[in-house]
Amino acid sequence: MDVSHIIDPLNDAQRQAVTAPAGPALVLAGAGSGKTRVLTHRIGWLVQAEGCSPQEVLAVTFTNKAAREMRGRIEELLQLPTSGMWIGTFHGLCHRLLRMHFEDAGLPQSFEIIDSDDQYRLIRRILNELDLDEAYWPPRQMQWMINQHKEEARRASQLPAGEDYQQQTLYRVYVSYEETCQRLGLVDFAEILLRTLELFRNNQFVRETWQKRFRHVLVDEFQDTNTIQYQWLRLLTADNQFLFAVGDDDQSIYGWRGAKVENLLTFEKDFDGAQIIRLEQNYRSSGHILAAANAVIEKNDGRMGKELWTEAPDGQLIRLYGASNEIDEAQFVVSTIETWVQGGNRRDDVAILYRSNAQSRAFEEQLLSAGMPYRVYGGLRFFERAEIKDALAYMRLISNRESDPSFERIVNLPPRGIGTKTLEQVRDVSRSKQMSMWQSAKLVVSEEQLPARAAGALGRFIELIEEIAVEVDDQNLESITDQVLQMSGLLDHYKKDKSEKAQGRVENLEELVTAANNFVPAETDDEELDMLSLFLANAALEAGEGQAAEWEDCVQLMSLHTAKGLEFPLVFLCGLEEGLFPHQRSLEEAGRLEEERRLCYVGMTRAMEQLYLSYAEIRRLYGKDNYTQASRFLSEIPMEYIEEIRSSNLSRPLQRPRASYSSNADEGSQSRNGFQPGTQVNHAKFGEGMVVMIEGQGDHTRVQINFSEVGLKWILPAYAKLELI
DNA sequence: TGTTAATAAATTTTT
DNA sequence: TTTATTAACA
Repeated sequence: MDVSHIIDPLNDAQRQAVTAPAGPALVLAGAGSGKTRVLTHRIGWLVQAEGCSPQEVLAVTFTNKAAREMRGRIEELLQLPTSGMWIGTFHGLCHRLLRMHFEDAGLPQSFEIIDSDDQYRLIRRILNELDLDEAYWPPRQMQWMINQHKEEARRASQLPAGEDYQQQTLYRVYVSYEETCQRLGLVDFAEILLRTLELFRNNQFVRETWQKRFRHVLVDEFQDTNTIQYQWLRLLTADNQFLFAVGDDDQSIYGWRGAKVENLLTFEKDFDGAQIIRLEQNYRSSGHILAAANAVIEKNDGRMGKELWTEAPDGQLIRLYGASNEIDEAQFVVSTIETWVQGGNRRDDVAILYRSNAQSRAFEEQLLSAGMPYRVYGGLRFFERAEIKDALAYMRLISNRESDPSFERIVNLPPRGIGTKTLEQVRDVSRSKQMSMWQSAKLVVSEEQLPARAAGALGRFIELIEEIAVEVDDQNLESITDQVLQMSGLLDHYKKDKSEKAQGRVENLEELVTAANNFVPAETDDEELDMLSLFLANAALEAGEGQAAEWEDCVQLMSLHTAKGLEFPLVFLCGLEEGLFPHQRSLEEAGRLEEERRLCYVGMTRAMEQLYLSYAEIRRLYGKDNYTQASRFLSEIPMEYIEEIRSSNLSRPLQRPRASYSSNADEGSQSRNGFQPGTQVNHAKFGEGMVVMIEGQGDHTRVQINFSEVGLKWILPAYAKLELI
């Protein structure tokens, strides 16, 4: 077969990767080096040159978007449908396996996927049941720790024997959480993966079946795999080791979520005779931008080593803007975009990137007053919105009466006079009799253990659900959704409310009917399940950016994390200040600074033609003005790539922070007796404050501090004890 | 039981 | 500053 269309468009390194002999291969694909192309062409090569059957290929990604894109591109390349191929996210594929092997995995057939919001609610309920005070045991933290363990494939039973009370309590909560999930047939995101891993570990037949089935396994964004995912991949490929992994250690920015770059670093060791192929030619950014990004990432230790190059011209210099404050910063960015648009360019091609979402506010205000359309990414997605989850809870309860999370969510929504006391009783029965909330509620009503009012309300709720279920039986998904919204009273509930928020909710609910109407189960879905169940499972696994309306030509605002994988001709990387980027909380933990630096690298390499960097000397955060110091990352970019722009509305001359261009700032605070502008200190008499300015050396050092209580003061640290916070 | 005022907390988020 | 959650009230 002629495979020229597969290999001709590739450069040497790409071709080497695509045509690599069967066996373990690791492709280190730098930013903009054609990573997706290599993956899709590799699959094309396997099918059309190596004669693989599409059935034998499994390709796994992290996001639904990436999976969809890969599928589309393969179809385009091969001019063949890809229905036989297993292409999907880790969670999607594992979910499919669990549905097929639910019994072997120890799950009920109707197991339900809960998202992190459901998980949070459940953990709060458990803390409550265990009589643990939420003030001492913050549910968020408990949730985080449980997930942390799960991501390391550690069950509660495998937790290190806890000496201290903290450990023991976490253990109790984790055990109870596991029991509850098992009893209710609930599966959280990490559980989807962990169950599948355990299924493969413990069940030889299942393991071998799938090992034989998938001759070739391909993984995207390999640097983002966590412990479970890696172990599963190793099991899946154990007999032939045909794992084709593509990733970039320099773009590992999800370590805080359990992703292990180590998986990439030890690939060679774990997979015998692994081929390592580097894709270093960048097709995205102009020369100066790439050189600057390279210079920054070079400061990291323990890299696999890779230096991007480009044939593109040097292009423009990177512009650095020192703003007086965040408003000035935003004004500068917006007026620069206005010039860009006046030059006949698209707003779509512009991205404003920042470290934390809160920074978007200042930009939004300026964009709004300039009348420039924009879109902010991040925040709640469609299926994560409260009102949508409410509606889905009704649908879920109708599909499965035993779904406790759904019951809890909507039993009193809209308000129908079922309060905490009533619910407490139902929960008690549920706990003692090991029954679902639904069963318990029925029991409580029939045994007349409640005051008449409450009993009536609860009874009416039970009837309502039954009524909807009867009404909706045999109907299609769209009318089920519609009926649920009407009969539950949810829609009326929000319609009555005239506030702007409620208006939006009504619109979202109406949108849900449309989404139900447009829903088409993937060909890969289980035929056993009815449409409603498929729809509900899909809603949990794909929170849905998908059905978002077409957007007009508008400026894109997003966090650096969100920007990974995207590219824009014009990029603004904003808020380059110590404490913000790198973020304060990442300075406190070892290893996190390097991840911040990778984040910076990711941000810079998003830019194709022009890159603007900016920082503000004063930034208002949480309602307080803070003096800032320019980010150390700025000092890591060689001056030759930078052109500095001075603020026109700066009342005083631009004060460039001292450490800005000295390269010693690596571990931060050793310079001047440990003080730097921005350092938080505690003074015995004046309380807490922030260092604003430092003068002199050694014992003569004077430090100006802005105390939150008494304002600006000069302090001589040699005499007055200052405690660093 | 449902609404309102006080109070604490506040990166990043593919599923 | 904004947001979420809780405690106190009508």
